[in-house]
Amino acid sequence: MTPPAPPTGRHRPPRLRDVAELAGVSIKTVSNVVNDYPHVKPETRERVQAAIAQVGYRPQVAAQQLRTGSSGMITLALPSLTFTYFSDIAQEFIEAAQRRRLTIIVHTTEGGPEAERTVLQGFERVLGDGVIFNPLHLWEEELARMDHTSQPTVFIGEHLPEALPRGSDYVRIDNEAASFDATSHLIAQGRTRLGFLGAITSPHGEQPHSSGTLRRAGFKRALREHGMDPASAVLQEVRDWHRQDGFVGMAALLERMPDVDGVVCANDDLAIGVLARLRRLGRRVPDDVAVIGYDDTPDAPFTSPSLSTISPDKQQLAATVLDLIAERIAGYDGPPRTVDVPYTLVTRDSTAVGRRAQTTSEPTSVDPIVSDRPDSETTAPDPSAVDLEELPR
Amino acid sequence: MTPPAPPTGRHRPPRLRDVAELAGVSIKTVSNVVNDYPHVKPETRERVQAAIAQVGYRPQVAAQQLRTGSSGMITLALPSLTFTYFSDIAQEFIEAAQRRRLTIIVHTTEGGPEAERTVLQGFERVLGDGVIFNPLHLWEEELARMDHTSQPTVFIGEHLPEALPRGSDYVRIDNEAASFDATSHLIAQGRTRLGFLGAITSPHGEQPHSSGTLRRAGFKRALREHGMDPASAVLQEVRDWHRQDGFVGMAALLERMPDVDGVVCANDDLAIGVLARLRRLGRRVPDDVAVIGYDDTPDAPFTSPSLSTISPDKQQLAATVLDLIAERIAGYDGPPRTVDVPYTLVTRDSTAVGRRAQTTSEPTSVDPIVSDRPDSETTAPDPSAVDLEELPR
DNA sequence: TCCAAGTTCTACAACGTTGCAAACAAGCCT
DNA sequence: AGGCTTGTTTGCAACGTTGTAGAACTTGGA
Repeated sequence: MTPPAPPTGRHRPPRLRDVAELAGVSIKTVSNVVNDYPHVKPETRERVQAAIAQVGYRPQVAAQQLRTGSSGMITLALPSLTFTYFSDIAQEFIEAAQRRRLTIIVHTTEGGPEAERTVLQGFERVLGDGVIFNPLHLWEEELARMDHTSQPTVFIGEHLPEALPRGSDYVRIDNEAASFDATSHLIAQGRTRLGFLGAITSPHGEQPHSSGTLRRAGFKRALREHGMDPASAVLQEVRDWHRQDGFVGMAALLERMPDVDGVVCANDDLAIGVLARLRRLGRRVPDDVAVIGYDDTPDAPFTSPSLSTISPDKQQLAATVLDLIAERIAGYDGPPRTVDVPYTLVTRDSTAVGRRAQTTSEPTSVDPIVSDRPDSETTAPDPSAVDLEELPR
Repeated sequence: MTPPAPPTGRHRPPRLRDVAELAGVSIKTVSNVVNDYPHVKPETRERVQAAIAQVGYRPQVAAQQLRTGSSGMITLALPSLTFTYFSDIAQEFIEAAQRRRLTIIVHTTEGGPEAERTVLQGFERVLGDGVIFNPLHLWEEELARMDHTSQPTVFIGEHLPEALPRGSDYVRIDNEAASFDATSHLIAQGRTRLGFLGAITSPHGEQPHSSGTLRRAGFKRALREHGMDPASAVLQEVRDWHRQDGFVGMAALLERMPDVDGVVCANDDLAIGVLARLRRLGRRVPDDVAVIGYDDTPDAPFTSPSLSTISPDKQQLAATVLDLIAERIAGYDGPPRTVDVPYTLVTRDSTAVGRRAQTTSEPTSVDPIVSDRPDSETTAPDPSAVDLEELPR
């Protein structure tokens, strides 16, 4: 009887058995030491620990997962890390997970709806303990049709159905309210000829884009509630969410509304493209046109001029999501829960009022208007408005 | 005798056994179908496939890994996704891995050397089949001291020792040569008062920063080889690699060399900070000062003016790295290999010559100088210099 | 001295999968 | 018909880990 050949050329990592033999105890005792089981004689524990160190033992997740049913791995499925917003989100999740001794598997769904369906179906293999999923193209009805998820799932993003599938939760930023705030800010600064620039139809063409729709709705509501005619504003649709789309879309918007004096962009990348277009045309920001973005990417303080934007609390988003999914993994099987995380409105130069355009503009400290909720405006420090002479971080 | 309780409240995913019972065959036959073993009667195969679809069977990676010793998971350890360069890299790896049906676990080492040591020691648990590791703070000697890695490893980045640990390979961009090219480009454009801006000492303070040192060396060599005195140039050290550091560092550089007319930045983020500083001071780019970066982040075409930079071929980097690590995982145990991947010099407005400063500048098509190697300058299309009216991607 | 009540340690089985070897079936040749 | 080859299917064992149950040891009180 030949033992099965080792799968690869390199030698296998040490096992509990190797430690046990070296320490002269049973495998289970080593396991007990590794798992901090209390009833181990201090002397034995020490001897085992020495053996562990000597052979360099590390537990094998695969075997633990097989035995216990959980691996400490969670899949994070995002559209693409090439959007600064998502790479920021990913970083927050990875850090938050590391703090909880969890491991994040990053999966991207650039392929569109098909790739997103794969996520929902649990991929082709059973891998981690759960999924954190930010769908972009899946439409409400498709999600609503599912009666349960294939594994513990927390959705992030927007425009999900009222009734989530069993086994899932939902953490979101109130996009409509945030966009309402952004628009109201422009109006408060005296802007009257407003445009909205965003992607409504998904680039994959199947359905309206969730966040885009909500942000546009907030824009329109702000106009209405401030006594302006929503029909007087220009809603400029763009194809996707990248800088290029903002650059191109702004040209189109200007054609329809040459005297626009305020633009609400559906994200910062679009706003950056908008700024580039305005610069090319010699329009001054904020003097001639005010521009506001959404996401507060690391670029925002460094655009020219620095960009006012909506800043979602990504850290709290990550923390909340991990809490929820941890509960699901631990066995909670109650009804879907929906949690809102806060955002703030960060005002920088691109929406300032009564300023001459400067040949230059730069990251500066401003007193940001911060609002957790549409109706509760307060002031708080803006983490991004550091004094740059102070060598931050 | 009670069977061990299921680990969580939710019911377990279907197993081979469930499929086998439904199809009326043995577990092994189902396994054979799943793994495309050829000697299965078409009729049986069909029946089994129907059963698989019916119960929604998906193989459990944990059990496969335990049995076969490999999981198809690879850890990617990067400093932080908040640097655009690294999030781009991560995206490339994730996509390339998905194409090969591999799974990427992203780990970040923001903590500095300590976190990087953890990576080398293989983390606390045996998880995937290998590691792709971009160290930032670990110094040469520490790596040189290791005689073998704890698992198949491919290093990316720079300044690794000549003699890598057994079991590892190394894929790099020739930073010194690239920086030489960037500097030569400025010189060719007629710039004579040059400055270099980069982080040399690691922010964690222990050792010289690898890439920074190499890029500075290329800068100095370019001066020498073009008959300029390296001592006449200003080497401005900055603390870290972020936009802020460029913003602050440029002020310091100007104090030491007020009439600087060309700045080589160690990465694009620094260059963006430099541009912001110059804008603030009313210096025109490129008329008064030319600025060149390194990385070709997605920001580069959208800065003001658009930024010339070194563009590493990230896609090929990812492909090469995955090839190497796949060989290691498959059992290759030969000596460490080092592979260079190409880069190109992308020229945009920030280093143009004989142009009046425009009130605006924007992403434009230029004829890029592209060089794979210092001595082989050729012309090729610049993927980032798309015609933005064409609604790219 | 013996037993009860800890405390510490161990044997066994099972998690889901696949490599191996062998069993079985079918077709073909002598 | 018997044996040989080829094609198809199966049983068994093992990967490394942990929960359960119980064995072995220690302590202390009667």
